[in-house]
Amino acid sequence: MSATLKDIAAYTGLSVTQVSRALNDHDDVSAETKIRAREAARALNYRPNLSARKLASGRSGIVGLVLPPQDRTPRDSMFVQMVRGLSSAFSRQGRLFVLNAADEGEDVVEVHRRLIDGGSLDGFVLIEPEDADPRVAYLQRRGVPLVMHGRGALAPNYPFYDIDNIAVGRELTAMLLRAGHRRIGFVNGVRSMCYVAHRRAGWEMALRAADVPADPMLHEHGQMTESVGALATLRMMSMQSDRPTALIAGNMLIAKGIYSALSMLGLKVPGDVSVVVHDDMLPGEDLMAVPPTSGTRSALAQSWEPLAQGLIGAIEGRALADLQRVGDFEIVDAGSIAPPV
Amino acid sequence: MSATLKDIAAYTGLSVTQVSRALNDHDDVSAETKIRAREAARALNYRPNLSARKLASGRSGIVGLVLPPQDRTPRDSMFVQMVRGLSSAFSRQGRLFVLNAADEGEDVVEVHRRLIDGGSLDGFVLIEPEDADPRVAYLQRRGVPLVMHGRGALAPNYPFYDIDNIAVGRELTAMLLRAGHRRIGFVNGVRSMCYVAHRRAGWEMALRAADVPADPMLHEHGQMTESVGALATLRMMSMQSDRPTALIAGNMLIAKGIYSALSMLGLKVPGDVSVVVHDDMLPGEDLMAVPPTSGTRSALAQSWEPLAQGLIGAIEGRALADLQRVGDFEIVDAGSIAPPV
DNA sequence: AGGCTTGCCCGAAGCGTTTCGGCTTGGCAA
DNA sequence: TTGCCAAGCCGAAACGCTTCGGGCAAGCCT
Repeated sequence: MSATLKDIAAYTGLSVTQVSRALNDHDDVSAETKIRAREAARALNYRPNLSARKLASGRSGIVGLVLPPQDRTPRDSMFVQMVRGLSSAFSRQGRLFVLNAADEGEDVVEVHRRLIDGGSLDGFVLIEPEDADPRVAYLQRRGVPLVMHGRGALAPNYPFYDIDNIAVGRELTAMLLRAGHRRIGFVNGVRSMCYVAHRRAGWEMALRAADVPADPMLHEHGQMTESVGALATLRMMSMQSDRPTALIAGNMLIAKGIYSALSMLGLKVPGDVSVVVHDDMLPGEDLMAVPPTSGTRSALAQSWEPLAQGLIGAIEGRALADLQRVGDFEIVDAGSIAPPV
Repeated sequence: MSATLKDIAAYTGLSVTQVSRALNDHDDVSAETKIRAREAARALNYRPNLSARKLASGRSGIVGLVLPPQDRTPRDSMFVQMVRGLSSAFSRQGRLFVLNAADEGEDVVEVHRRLIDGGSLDGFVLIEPEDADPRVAYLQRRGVPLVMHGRGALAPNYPFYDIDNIAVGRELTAMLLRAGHRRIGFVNGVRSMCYVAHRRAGWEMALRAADVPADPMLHEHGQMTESVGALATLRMMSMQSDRPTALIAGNMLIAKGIYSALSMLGLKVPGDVSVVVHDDMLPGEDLMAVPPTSGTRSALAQSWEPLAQGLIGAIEGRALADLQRVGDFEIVDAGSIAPPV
């Protein structure tokens, strides 16, 4: 068994109270005492007992994530990244990361309720924001801290970490407009996702700014898979005279589909068609046989740390403004853009 | 906040002690009292406070899994299945499932230590058994319950859930022997995995029983990926006169590689080469374009429940013999076997 | 009748931590 | 000298639960 506060108190001659305060860096403890307590803690290999702490303070140091039921395999790899990233970010902060998969047909809010009532979770990481998210409503009502990966509205009233997806859409489109393209197709994600809508809005904004009409036929919603990318490409390229001269891919899988459809049609990139992509830089995708492609890039892997920080901040009661962070993305030129033919 | 034992005691007129015993189904509580307590618990929406329970009893109801660092993407999908399966199996038993990813370069045993010292975990699910597993040694030394997915030896001294991989190897080989094959190639997994060794042993046993020499050139170790399957097939089929007339695939991905290599070589299944496979039936693989293939099959998805049961049994102190379970596999004939040419 | 068992029940202690309120001490101003 | 303040410390209660040891009654045996 590992040492307790009592052991340290005995060892240092201090009281349990003072040791607790010393180790938690309270301010009515002398500097010398703090050092003494910390050294004793290390010497005796002390680890705070999370359960006891929770019981006394109402905080357990445990945070959770509820996996939505039944997800599609193309995203499995992303989930593993996420779970790894979050779990190690939280463990660096001395917190436990609990994962709970909602069963098929089980209400997600219900799962949160169960976990809260169990009385051991300090807060939640939410993923896949919805418009008026019932999970957010529930957690806020119960006063349970949360942080969202992404956001369900431009300026929501909860902590989140996201990138500026409107800017992403605008930039991807602008890159092509600058090369002279006017018919710009966009193979986007599923419509209900907020970031998808934002990127679409960005596409429309950029087009409008260039006085180009945003043709709905040049926009496609669907799962972000290779086959959706390929099918959308085939559809758009089969349009007669007004077929696109450039394509935007929502992510690398879509890009892959676009490339294979184009090669099937005998069209060259960027000779016949220009292509840009937003790259989440998921590991594993780099081995995918996709030619270097210009566009925006923002490593999903870099979002777990700020996400964890955000939740911890929320638990510690920091102000909302500090907890809403928008990450950066890069713009890369990899030679997949040429002027339209 | 949710109700406490005290609330229920007040509500029913019983003592806190008796309510606790009633809800935990102890045996010196009258049937009527148990019912009364349970009804009150439901009426007041009582959820036991895990931290308090842990503090008092030493059990928290939280179990953990440490994800080995840096895993390869082909297995991501399996991990997601596993995490989902375990988490929902445990939550059905009223337990929390904690996931902790070991950081790159971090010692796995160290991670377990940290979690135990934190004082909140009741036990661990271990995956990827090694020969003399340091995790097992450590946990056993500290008296922390564990259950292994698979096993590191034929008859280890710890709880596990596994299938009989020797029998799998033997059966796959025997199916081909019965059809008259003598040159039987085996594209297996990575050498260090115990189940891989077991299947290889099964292959050798079946061959020996049929008086066929086990040619090491007909056995290949490697990651269970499509490309390894394809490359191994190309190597084996390039052997001169003594090239294999039948191939065993360690899993579906390998099988896929085998099929694509064979089709590249212009060889038909089962006309030119017979193929069998052990199918873990991972969801997602079913959409993989692999022709129906005979062999053994055992759904990995069915192992999470017994695994969870095993750990819970271990925590509750049941006898080792009860906790070592070997699951079944099926034998399927899908017409991918023909007599050798 | 006395003593035993059996079935049910309860009080109180204790798990390791935080926190509230109060205590001591030394220094300094009045 | 007295009084006051800040700095540093501590005892004790509390968090919600389990469990140990014991108590009380009813029924049985000798």
